[in-house]
Amino acid sequence: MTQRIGQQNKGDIKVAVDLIIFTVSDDSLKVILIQMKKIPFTGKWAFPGGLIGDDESIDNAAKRELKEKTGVADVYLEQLYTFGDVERDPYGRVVSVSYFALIPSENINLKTIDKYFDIGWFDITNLPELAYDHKKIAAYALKRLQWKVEYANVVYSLLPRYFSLTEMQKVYEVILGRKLDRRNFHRKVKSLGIIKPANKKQIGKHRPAQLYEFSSRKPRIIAVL
Amino acid sequence: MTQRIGQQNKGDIKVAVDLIIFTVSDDSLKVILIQMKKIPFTGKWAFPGGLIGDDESIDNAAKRELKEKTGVADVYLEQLYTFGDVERDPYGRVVSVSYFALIPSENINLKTIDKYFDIGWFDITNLPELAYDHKKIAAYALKRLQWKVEYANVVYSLLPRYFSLTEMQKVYEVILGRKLDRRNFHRKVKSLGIIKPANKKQIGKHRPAQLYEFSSRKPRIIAVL
DNA sequence: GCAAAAGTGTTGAGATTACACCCATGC
DNA sequence: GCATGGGTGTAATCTCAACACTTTTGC
Repeated sequence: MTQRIGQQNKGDIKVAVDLIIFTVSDDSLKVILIQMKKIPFTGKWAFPGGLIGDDESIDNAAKRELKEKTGVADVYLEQLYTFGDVERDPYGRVVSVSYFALIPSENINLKTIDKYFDIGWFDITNLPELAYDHKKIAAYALKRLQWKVEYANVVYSLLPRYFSLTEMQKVYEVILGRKLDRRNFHRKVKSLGIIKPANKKQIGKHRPAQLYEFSSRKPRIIAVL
Repeated sequence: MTQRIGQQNKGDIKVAVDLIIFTVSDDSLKVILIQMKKIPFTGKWAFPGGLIGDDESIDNAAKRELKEKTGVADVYLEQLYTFGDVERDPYGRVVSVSYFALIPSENINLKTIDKYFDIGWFDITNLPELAYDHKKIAAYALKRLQWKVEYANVVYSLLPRYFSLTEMQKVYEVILGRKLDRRNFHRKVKSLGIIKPANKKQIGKHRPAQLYEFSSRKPRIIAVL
């Protein structure tokens, strides 16, 4: 985020990170937004972020920001794009390196900070008006995520440790915005060897589902769909 | 590139662009490197680049740098990745936004500048020792390019206006590092509709080849191979 | 007429899609 | 026993890979 910047001298270029933090819950794909106090964006929403420290790598700045806002670490985090237009921030020259993160929806406590009015989850298909060039960033992040889940196993970072195939399929459907055939989905993900059955069954009102876990919770390139 | 930076004060983060400029010629994939004068990298090679100006967008800085080194404009240029480790430049904190460009091999005059010993083309599979973290950047750029040519029509920017299918196939083979079947290649690219026959034939010692041109010389996502 | 590159079609295998019925549990 | 979601197989289509011979030109 860039709204922390004060007036700058000429020749002073700041570097910030912006975080697009995705989760899937309630059958929708959501991102975290904060509501800004700072003029001229008072009341507008934006992706969380902040300036990088002098002695901190950009990757670490992104991890720190993620930890601050959500408390989570060790989730999938990928650099998205660097936005560097001159006029993107009215307070001065700020180059923003954006990252997207995928976190499971369980146990997330959003921490409001004094600096903002509010923080919350928003459906990616129904965002409020965004500050800066963040609308462009949102579109870009969604496209990248859609591509990524088709070609890599990164959904491990959106699911709990143990999950049913139906839950996994829901995550794909919500991200891609289309329905998938259950039988084809089962066959496909089983044949890929990226998941393995756990010795657990789902409890619930109906036939209990077999639970699975990922063979490896590390990013891996693989054609999924 | 980052070697122009002088000693910095604390809190002073610089932003630079680095350019990986690809071309295909003599059946090999080549990139431009400059040979540095500045210690501690004296004699080492690096990708060309430079600091961004206060009133110039990062994209424009990349275009400017490309024009300066090669004289070309209006070629395919894509942001690659932003490298932001703290210790990547011994002269101070420099965040580098890398771009890759695809230029046709015809009519390129490399312009040596006083700042460097030399500038030249190098086979990507046989690079000299590189300064900074540029070895990592090179590997990353090659992977991205290989992926890109399979899923987009960007080779238009590596070929002359009119080209034979054999020339086009060579470009793919050199980038991907493997041979392709000529019949399958012909059928595939023709069916995609990204090229159209020109009213020209190649002149040469043997059977003249039909020449083609791209229907559109704009980037377009499409599964090519 | 021969050397060199251009052009073209078919077949088999594997992958993807479409589609419907039975099963296990809670109530 | 019924409502709800879980689990599975097959047939048709499409896509991709493998493969060899004929054509056109310059010399």
